[in-house]
Amino acid sequence: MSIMSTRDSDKKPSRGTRGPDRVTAVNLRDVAAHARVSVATASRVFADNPNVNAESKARVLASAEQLGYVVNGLARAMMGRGQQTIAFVVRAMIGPTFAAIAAGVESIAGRNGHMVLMSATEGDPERERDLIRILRELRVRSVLLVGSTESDASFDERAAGYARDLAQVNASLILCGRPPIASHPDLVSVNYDQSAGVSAAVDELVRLGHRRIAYIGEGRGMTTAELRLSGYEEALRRHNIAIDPSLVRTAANLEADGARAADELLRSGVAVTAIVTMTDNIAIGAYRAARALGIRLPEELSIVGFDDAPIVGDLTPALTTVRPPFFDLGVRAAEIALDLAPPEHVLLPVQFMKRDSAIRPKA
Amino acid sequence: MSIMSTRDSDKKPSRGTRGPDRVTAVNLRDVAAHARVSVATASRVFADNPNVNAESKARVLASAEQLGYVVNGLARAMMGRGQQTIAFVVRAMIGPTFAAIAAGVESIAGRNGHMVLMSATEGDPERERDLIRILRELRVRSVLLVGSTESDASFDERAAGYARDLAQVNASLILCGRPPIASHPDLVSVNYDQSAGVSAAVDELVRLGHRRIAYIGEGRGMTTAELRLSGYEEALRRHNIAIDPSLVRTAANLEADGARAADELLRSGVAVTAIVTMTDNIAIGAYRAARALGIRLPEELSIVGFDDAPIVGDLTPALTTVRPPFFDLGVRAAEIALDLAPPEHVLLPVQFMKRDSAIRPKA
DNA sequence: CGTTTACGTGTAACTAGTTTCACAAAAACG
DNA sequence: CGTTTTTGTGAAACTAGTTACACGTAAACG
Repeated sequence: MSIMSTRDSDKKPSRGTRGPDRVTAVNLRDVAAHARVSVATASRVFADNPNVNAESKARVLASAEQLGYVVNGLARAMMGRGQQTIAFVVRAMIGPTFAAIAAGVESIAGRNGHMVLMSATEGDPERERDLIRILRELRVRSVLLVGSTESDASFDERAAGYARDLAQVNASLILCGRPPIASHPDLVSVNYDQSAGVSAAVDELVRLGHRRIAYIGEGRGMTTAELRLSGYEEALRRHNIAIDPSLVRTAANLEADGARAADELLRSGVAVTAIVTMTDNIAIGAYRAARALGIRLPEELSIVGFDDAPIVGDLTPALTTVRPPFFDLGVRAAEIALDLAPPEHVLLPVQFMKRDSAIRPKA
Repeated sequence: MSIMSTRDSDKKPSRGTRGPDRVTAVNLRDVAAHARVSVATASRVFADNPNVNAESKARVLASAEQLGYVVNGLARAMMGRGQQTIAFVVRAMIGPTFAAIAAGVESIAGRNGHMVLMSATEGDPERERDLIRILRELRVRSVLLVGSTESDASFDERAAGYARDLAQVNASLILCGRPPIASHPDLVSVNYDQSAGVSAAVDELVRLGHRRIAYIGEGRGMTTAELRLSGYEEALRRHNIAIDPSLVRTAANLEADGARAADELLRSGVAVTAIVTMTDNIAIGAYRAARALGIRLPEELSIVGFDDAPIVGDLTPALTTVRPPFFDLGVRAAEIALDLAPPEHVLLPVQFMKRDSAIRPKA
């Protein structure tokens, strides 16, 4: 122990010479040395390579246990082994919608041993770009761009650019909750049938006998707003009902703004027996505005929402609305991201939730 | 070009000899070679090291651009540079609560250039353990264990074990949305004052003149259930009102089960003028049950919820409830995770939301 | 009993960047 | 004009694991 210490080795605990503060600790080399095998053998043990003698394996495992060794997943990932990552990029992490889509993605990722990275852009293209850069550097498997986006060429080009950049590192971009981009049809979209949802609402109202059907929603500019509005227009057209611009009102997706728009509509004097709204939020605003004006719901005014947010079935009257398959949306997107499903556009059906807020109009 | 090709180098495009399919591509060496500098210099360029000649830097940048080089964040992370990761581990990704906490965490992480990894345990300890292992391997900065957990010694020990295991790789464990663990007080908890929230509800009801106040919530077993129930008991005790076991009912955090429990309570014949519920979900169930029995709300029965879920202010009557600071919860936890705040227990105040569902009792 | 096959293992070269150290050239100082 | 300091750079050694290849032993086969 003492005499042979000429110089050469003496096997200090390997480590990085300087940096005495570096606590990080035990690596594969240490374990291998402790178990008196080569790094290769030790590596094989942790990679579940069967070509390892049971005894060696036991020794390595014991050494690992003793030294508190933890495989470095980063090094593994660098080699292309180990978990992969799906990035979930959303405008804002808000509400049950986001949660449900995220849950769908996570369930598939988790089941397949992959991880989900989540981030919010706050609608800032700068941040969006930054995120894509970081995710590229992190070599994620796929980026899910989730939710409604600006429906303009500027976004389309940006997205196409992201897809190109991601392809460079073998990652894919998947649009989730917005339709395919016309100018880049190869960019996969997983969406639910937003316009059909609103159309179904209008159909039902027409069936009940309504003709003066208003629409309150966000204006042009975002994909969801446009799709839902287009569902309204399409259905009216199909029923040969002229679109009366005074019945189409703009409101942000907020209860308060929905109330404001509904109030203006109802006080404007135009005849209206039913309102279709872009979202449940707006519908609830409409409830409030109508009540404030002494309009009885649903007898004097039918209202249909969209999203089937929790609890809207417990409002008085219970809100008739459209339920999008949010969880499934996440599931399908994740499946494509992980190559468990072919990279084709997906358009999921929505479910019309007939409740009490839409009834036959008076007279 | 030809004669000097004795053997040695000839500098083939670097790459990994075999694996002709490997698309992955350009690495730092390639860029350095293309820019006719050493890897060291090229590295310095991307690490924003100032000790690089402007001209070399420009050349490297140009080469990178031309070759489509993307820094490998995994290699960087392995060296301890680059983004760090906060893991957000939750039982289930459900509802606005989860979303709000997640948004809080993400906002802090994003602002500081870090990433958020999200996963769900589905309440399965096996999956939980697996997740912690993976997160350890991935060398995350911190694991946020979010939401209510089993309030038993078995969980406590498990959590303490996770904390130990994570400490081995310099990561921390932070409990978020549940109280500190008595047997391991060093394990940081970021929570909101759940019992005080329910106490405030009871206080208000007592102030209004109620004495027969029921409680419907989950039974023992989970921290949130216990804290909220204890708030009820504590407040009654403080007001010298005996706790009547027939007024304390068990229901899962589901509207349907809340309705079931409320129905049983209201039909049992015990005198009751107000119900405090563990969650808004249960409160809404109680609304339904009461209505079904022809009980007028709030005249004949006051109800108070907890969570201030979206829209509950739009029910009829508008639900009086307690608003927890979910977003802030995430913010504070993330701040501790990133060492922006000291690792101390945090207990955030809740806000009592006085609306219309709790009024003076008749007679 | 000799040959073939299977098994187990170590060496060394890979995955991709970062950083220390030494050293040169250029700029600043005396 | 000589010395000191600054600036820039490259070689090589690090971060941590994986794996192709070569080689030796041992069991199975003929």
